[in-house]
Amino acid sequence: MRAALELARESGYAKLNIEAVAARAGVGKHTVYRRWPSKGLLFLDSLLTVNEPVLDIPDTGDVVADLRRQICAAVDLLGMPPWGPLYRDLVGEAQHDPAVAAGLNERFIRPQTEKTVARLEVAKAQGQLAPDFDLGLGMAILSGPLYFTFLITQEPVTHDYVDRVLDALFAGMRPRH
Amino acid sequence: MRAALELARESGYAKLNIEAVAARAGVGKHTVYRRWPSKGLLFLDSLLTVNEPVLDIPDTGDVVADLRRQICAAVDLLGMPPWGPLYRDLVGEAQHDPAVAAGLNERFIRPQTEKTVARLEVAKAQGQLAPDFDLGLGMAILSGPLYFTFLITQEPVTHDYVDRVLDALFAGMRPRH
DNA sequence: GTCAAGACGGCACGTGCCGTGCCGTATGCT
DNA sequence: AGCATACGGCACGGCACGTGCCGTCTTGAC
Repeated sequence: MRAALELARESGYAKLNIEAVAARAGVGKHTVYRRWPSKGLLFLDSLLTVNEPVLDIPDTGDVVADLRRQICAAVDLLGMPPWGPLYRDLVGEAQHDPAVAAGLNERFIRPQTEKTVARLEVAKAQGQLAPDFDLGLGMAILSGPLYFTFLITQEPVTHDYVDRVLDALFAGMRPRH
Repeated sequence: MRAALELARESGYAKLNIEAVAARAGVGKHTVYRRWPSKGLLFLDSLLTVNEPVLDIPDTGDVVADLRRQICAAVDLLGMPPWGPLYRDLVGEAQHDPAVAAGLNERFIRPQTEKTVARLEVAKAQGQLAPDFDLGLGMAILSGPLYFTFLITQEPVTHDYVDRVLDALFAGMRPRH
């Protein structure tokens, strides 16, 4: 996994190949194939293992501030080369390898979703959220715009941008009475 | 482009290769390479050309209903095999080919964004949106959650889901007064 | 009407990486 | 001590890449 990450950082995920990984690791190709069925899953494993300390959401009593903290931390990680492009490549791989998509969901998205929902649950209990707000959608609504910017328009995501997204979401879009 | 789409629909984008496209089109490989520098851009061109009638947003006076109409139309297209997986592959390709990312933005995302912003502009002028709502974020906030579901969690996107997203966004998340 | 320039289809080549098979060695378990 | 297993190293066939070359056909200028 270390060899895979090194090579990916040096020449990008596109140039990454198992032959080189095996060579760099001083290992036969068989040994790699014995553990990972594909380049995609090896890369997924490498990337998630190294950043395993999943970003937790603090609880200071203010949902928006807490979400902001967590999101900014994630954004900072992705903005710090070479992690941004590598995560983009990972998501890209997930688009044509169902196994990578499944792994990404189970090992990264789902835990993150559960933490987000849990934090929103507390907020709702404290009256900081509309009582009928659909928590299951929370993750998609909060993360979606940022993933969109990161993956689709591929503009840089700044803290200011995070603020504006959170503002727009929490202020609502309808005119206030 | 027709040959490329046929082959992609038959065996998926992953198996698509320029050699086969040239053969299917009854054409030399040079002729393909002369027009498209890469498989990704050929695919982008093929996919967008065939669906060029970009989905317009109607204006019945009710923003939410109009957005719902347009989004559901897009969702229906993506839910209709084989377009969903093909668009996923296209976005995937954009993650490691900057040229594809740029083309996707210029030819698909930007026009769509402009239409969305224009429609929101009207809505704001009619008082259906908060006067300080950040229209530039509109596209990301409206599309983001759906792209997230489509690309990341890869769950099916139903009309009901679209409704719930729009509800959550327009109802706001804060408790109402 | 002629002719040069360019685009074309067809074919072959060298290259890179795939995934797998085989061999001889080393390690670890009983 | 003996055996099974994992290993590193190597070689292979296969595929698609991108690029030459060749002979033909179309096109446009004069």
